[in-house]
Amino acid sequence: MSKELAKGYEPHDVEKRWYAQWQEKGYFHAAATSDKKPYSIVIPPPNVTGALHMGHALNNTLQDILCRWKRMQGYNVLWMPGTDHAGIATQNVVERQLAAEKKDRHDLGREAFIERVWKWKAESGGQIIGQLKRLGASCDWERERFTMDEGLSKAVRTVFVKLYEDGLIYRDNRLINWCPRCHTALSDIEVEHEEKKGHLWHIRYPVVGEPGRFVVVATTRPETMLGDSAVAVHPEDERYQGLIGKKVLLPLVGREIPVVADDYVDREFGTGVVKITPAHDFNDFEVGVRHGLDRINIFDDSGIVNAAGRQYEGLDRFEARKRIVVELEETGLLEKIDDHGLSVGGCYRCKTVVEPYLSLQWYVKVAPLAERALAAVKDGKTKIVPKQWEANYCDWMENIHDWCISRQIWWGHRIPAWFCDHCGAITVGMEDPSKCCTCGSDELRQETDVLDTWFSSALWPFSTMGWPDKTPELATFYPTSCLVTGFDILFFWVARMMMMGLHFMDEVPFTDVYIHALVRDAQGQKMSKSKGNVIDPLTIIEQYGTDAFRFTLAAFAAQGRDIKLAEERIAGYRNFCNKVWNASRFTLMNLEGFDPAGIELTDLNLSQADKWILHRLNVAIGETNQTLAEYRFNESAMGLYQFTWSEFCDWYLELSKRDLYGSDSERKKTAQYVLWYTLDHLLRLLHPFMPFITEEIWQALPKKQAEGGKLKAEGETIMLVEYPAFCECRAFPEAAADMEKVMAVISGIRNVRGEMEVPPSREIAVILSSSSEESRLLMKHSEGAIMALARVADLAIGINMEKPEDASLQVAGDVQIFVPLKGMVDVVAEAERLNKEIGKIEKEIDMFSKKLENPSFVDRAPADVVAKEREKLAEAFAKRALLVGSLEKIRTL
RNA sequence: AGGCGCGUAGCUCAGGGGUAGAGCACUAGCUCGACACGCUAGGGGUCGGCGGUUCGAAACCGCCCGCGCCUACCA
Repeated sequence: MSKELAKGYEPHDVEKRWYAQWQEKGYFHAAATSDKKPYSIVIPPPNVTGALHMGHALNNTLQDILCRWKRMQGYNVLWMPGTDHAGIATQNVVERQLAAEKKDRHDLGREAFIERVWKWKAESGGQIIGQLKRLGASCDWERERFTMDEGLSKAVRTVFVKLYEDGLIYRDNRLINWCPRCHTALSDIEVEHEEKKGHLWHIRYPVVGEPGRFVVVATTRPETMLGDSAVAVHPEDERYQGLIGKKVLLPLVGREIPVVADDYVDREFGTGVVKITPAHDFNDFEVGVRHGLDRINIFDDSGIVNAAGRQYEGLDRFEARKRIVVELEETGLLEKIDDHGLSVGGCYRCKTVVEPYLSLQWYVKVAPLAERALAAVKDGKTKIVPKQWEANYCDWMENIHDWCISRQIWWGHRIPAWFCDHCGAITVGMEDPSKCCTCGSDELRQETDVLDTWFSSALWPFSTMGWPDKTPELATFYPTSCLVTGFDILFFWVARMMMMGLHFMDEVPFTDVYIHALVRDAQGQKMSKSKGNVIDPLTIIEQYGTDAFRFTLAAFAAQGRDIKLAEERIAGYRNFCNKVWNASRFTLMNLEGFDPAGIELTDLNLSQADKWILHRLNVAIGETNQTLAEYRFNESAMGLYQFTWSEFCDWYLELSKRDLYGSDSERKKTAQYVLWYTLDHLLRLLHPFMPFITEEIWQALPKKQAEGGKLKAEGETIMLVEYPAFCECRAFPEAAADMEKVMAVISGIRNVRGEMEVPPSREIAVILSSSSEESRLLMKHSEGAIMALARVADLAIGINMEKPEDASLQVAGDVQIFVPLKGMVDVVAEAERLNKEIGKIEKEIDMFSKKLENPSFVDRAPADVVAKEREKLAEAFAKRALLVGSLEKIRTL
């Protein structure tokens, strides 16, 4: 019936075998309609270019824990998987390939290039999907989606058209963040700011018509002076009153520009005079609007100075800076250079310094969308866990800017807008138009820009389920139950999904959002390839096994705290897997000929140890469910770890051995049942965390035959058996408390053994002297267990017994433990041991008495607390008296 | 500049008003019919600092120091 397990757990073969089987049998597949309650999660779609990193591993482990847990609880679980087309990132990959062939995308042309990207995707894209499978992810792979597939593209187009028709999409010519390497606009949040050391150059601008007079401006970007169209001072700045309205001569360029007054200028900063470059600085742009200044664009789309930069044309931004500084110095117009720290924005894809750049882009007017998205969180329709992120979310929603959605790349959803060459009107529609909607001309050109990748991901919770069609999946699974993600994409993704979900589905996309930590390196830095501080999850999986890795991540996933991953911890949980394995091996070895069929817990005459482990199991079950429901994964993991190792293995397995090896067949059968029952439940509890090892063991375990009518699959895999729930039928609080008293006595004897250095092989005699009949009976009842676990050959139990002179003393509750060490008692060692114990107990006495001597404590603390402290103090006094008495006797020996 | 978070054992981290916890590392002893990836016992912490609230603070509040992150802006 049961088979024997190998001596140690070998993960690799087990993982491969079970994953294939799970998938083949369709256990991951969600029914579009079902009588079961629905539970759904959409995966944060990894980039199609991506490789599994620690962040993915954590993110998907947590999702898988939730999905497996809910599935076992009987929910119809949909974990929707897929990948993101990752516009810029993917285009970069293919462009790099082309570069190696000494070509660029323009050599191929748009169509051929896109074809090439699809080819790349087919051949080497989506590798991360296979890696997620190695992690054990129980996604519904039959439903895997891609943001560029046909259905999702239709959803994108529908959304764009509707937003356009609703007046929520518009074009405007203003400054945007431009990446001169990717050649595209970026939204505000796609720019990563970094503090850098820079300089503040002070430059003299001669005042026109007043030879020898200068104003000094301070700038961090001297090259932008090529595009200056004014200098500004504060309107109330007395130093410069006479200058307002005059002109200064732009050095090197020789253009005359006005001095304007604007209260944007900070009088305290620098010289109080600012150069204004409306085409290359966000603040200057605003000043320019107020004063009707020219916007002089001095760079091309690669950040190279254009014809407007005259003699500097053709120079790169940074090259131009150097030249200009040198030439200013040579002409004596550079007054001084100060060190100055500033934050520099970089492209989040390629880290190139972004350039504020004047261009015509498409925007989403987000204010009306944000309003609902904000209210949904404030009203609790969507709950963000941990709560502290709600403030972050709300803050961002309240200060939201319009979203620049156009990107000047080729890989992505091309904006479905057509310009009429005849009348200039824009035609937007679900079908590609053949003529202009305004003048009917057929001279149409489609917009070449594509949409921001996040535009399509914003639709993910409903586009993956078939929207805009009305599908059974949407009816069953939208809104989704939970979104699990890192805070780094709270704004990029979560906020946008909220806005789109509410606008198009009229319901929030998810009821819970669980925000987990970022996995960082030892310095608390984000792991990144460029920093070279990456630990590869697949290497870890190879080395320690998937289950150990997953358990580690769960154990580390404390709320609101970043994870600094330490490899020793993974080794620790690898050992834990092995422990589970060996406990199971032991169990199976002792279930020879055992059949749980027909046996119920209630029919059995349970021992104290049986009741204790069932009680503790019940507590573990309750806590696991509770902590999972609150997304306290680390507490679930730690609780199960403690139960498994410190209770089931350390105590129950040892206690059960007497029954298993003894001659009482009823006792043996009961122990076998409880052992089987506890392990079976433990494996179920652990399965969401450690899917592979639990399945492997569970398969080897005997099963109760399914009663007629039950689904066959329920007996086929641990994945589909019921997740344990707290049950009064397993609650034995009194028996458990008794057992713990016995355990304290066993620990007391072991303490003497350990401290007196009595080798485990040496059998000893022990006398237990109780102070009450009740505890004497308890000890008597448990003498077998005490003898076995403390390795006692000869055990005497009585009330208020005399301590033999040459015996060591230990105290456990109201039981005195005498360990006669005939002839070999080392007086010095025993005295030392007793002194140590007395020291410990005196610390306690000290603490308790101080408390109780404090009248305000006695008066003001709750009565039960005071009573409890009194009891503890009395107990400690008693214990000390015994120890001191023993010490005195020893000294007289 | 504002916001958030974090300073707990040698290391990596939990915990969170009523005697300080785990893993690893450390010490001593162990082939006890699952496991040396193990067993038993043990050592190790004025919980970053200073004030406050409280009968009681590692926990709550304020300030300070150190570290990290986010947002904004800084010519």
